[in-house]
Amino acid sequence: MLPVERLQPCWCVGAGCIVHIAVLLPRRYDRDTILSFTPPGIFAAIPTKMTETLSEQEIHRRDSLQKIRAMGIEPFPAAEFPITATSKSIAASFKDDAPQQDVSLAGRVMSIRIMGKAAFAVLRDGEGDQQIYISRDDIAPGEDKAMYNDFFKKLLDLGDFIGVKGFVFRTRTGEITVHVKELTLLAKSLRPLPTPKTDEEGNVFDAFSDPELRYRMRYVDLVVNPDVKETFLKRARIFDAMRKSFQDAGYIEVDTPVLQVIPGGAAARPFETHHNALDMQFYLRIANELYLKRLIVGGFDGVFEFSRNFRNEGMDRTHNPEFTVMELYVAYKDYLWMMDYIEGVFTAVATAANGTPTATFQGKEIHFKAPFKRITMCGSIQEKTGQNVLDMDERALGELCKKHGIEVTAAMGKGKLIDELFSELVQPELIQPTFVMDFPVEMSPLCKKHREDDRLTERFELFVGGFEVANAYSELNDPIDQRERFEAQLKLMERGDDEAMFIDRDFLRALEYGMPPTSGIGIGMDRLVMLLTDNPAIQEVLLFPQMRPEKFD
RNA sequence: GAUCCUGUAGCUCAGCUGGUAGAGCAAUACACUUUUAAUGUAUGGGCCCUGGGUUCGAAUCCCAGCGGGAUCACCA
Repeated sequence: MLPVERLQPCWCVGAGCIVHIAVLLPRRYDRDTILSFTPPGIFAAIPTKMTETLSEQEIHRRDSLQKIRAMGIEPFPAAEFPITATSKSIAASFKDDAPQQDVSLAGRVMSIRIMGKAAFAVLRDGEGDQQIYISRDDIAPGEDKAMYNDFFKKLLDLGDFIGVKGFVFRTRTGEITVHVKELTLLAKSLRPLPTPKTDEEGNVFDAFSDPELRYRMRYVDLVVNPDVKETFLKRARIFDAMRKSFQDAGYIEVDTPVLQVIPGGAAARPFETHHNALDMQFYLRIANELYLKRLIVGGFDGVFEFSRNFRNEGMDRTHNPEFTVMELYVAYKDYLWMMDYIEGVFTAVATAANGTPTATFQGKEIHFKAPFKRITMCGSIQEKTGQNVLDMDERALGELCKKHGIEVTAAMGKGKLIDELFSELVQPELIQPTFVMDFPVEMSPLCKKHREDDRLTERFELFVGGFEVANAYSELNDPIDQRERFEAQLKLMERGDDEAMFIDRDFLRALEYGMPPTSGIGIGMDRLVMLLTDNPAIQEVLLFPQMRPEKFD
């Protein structure tokens, strides 16, 4: 940036609007030169007054852009660039004793090392990096050496997209390299990329590491940090593997409403929105459970949905306002069947992500190989406290909580108190995949009562790495029982629990038509991706995590 | 919502008890036809987050605000 005294206002008329551009000008550029860098069409799309300050490097790149045009080279050509090879395919197919292999590939220039009349550069394509070798007399074969001396050496910048044609060889230092015979500019980059470097020992220098900048400008993060790209490739593989498991089992993928009149299926605070034509309030879904069960009523035997859910709650490294849960419902099954089934799915998904069912998370090895350990909720608390919480009343439970340093409020019912004990005493130790079974009835209003003890429900949660990854039920299909459970939730709401569930009358009506016994499960996909990619923050596994709006003033 | 930490060049960071800015990489110029954190020489680049205060003097100390990070609470 340049000192304020050199700030010069310029006016530029775009299509139907006037735009004020304040450009920081170094002395060697006059006003007309600056305007020549910035085609009016760019600003025509911007309806309001804006102020733009350009750094020295950005001004230089705009200058280079003009010079490239002056040479008769189009910096943003329209034509397809035919590609016959990628960084990956070249590495896989190169043989030292084979004849020269002609290739055509394209990518972004990540580094350039010029040594007089020859140069090396690194091209980054969708699959990785490829070193290329450029010699003056190859790309500028005649008398006119401008293509090398001016275009390549001076006007090409790090970050530009180019396409090259040439042949593959191995350099003296042993690196497989493309000897370039023809070089085409495919797109100019007007901003300098961060330039992290890695030495021989793998130490990274000048890493682009500020989380705020990385999340806000994920496009830059993905370009310069290959690990980040790998995380999202794994995320895609995880989703693909899970979807394939369900498809192979014959289950049907469905879409259900995001805009709901009654936000049901979970205990959470919803986002509110407004429908203008109907002039009424809608909520963004907090879960899709009640809709998928309606589909089981309707005769599907197995349905699933990767559901983007929205919850108007805190944001931190394990919570984003929108997140993805996969929910699966299968008719004629129970939660015991679901445990057997889903642990196999987890093994397959973990293997698809990492090539092995063992993942490393924050220094701990986690084994996703089925079968997983199974414990009961009350049994695990009894192991820690010596007390059977099931036989205790609310008052005694409150005392037990206080004894273990848990704050107790009037809004907490029996189920909540037991949940607090579990979260505090047992959950942190559940590193290896563990099914926790048989939750108290008070905390599971959509779940069938246990076949042997009606104080419990047929519910399990899967814990991995110390946090909950999945939650499953033998689904409650008795409409009378369901109505009573909803009414109990209403009482909790009156006590001040602002996350208690609303009564969904249409859902009750659906159950009254009859729902077969069904087992359902919800899997927190973002958390699963965190575990399988060794990322401790949800922001690292969401391409565009929610952030406060950026100020461009 | 509470507490602590933090904001300096395109990137990563120094900058001491106050004396108006430094390094490496990136950029610019020159040299160099198999380098790889290429190398050598030279050069340019800073509203030190914003606003107020203390002071002869503030990147530095104080207050407020705005970003950001971590921990906690709620939650998945």
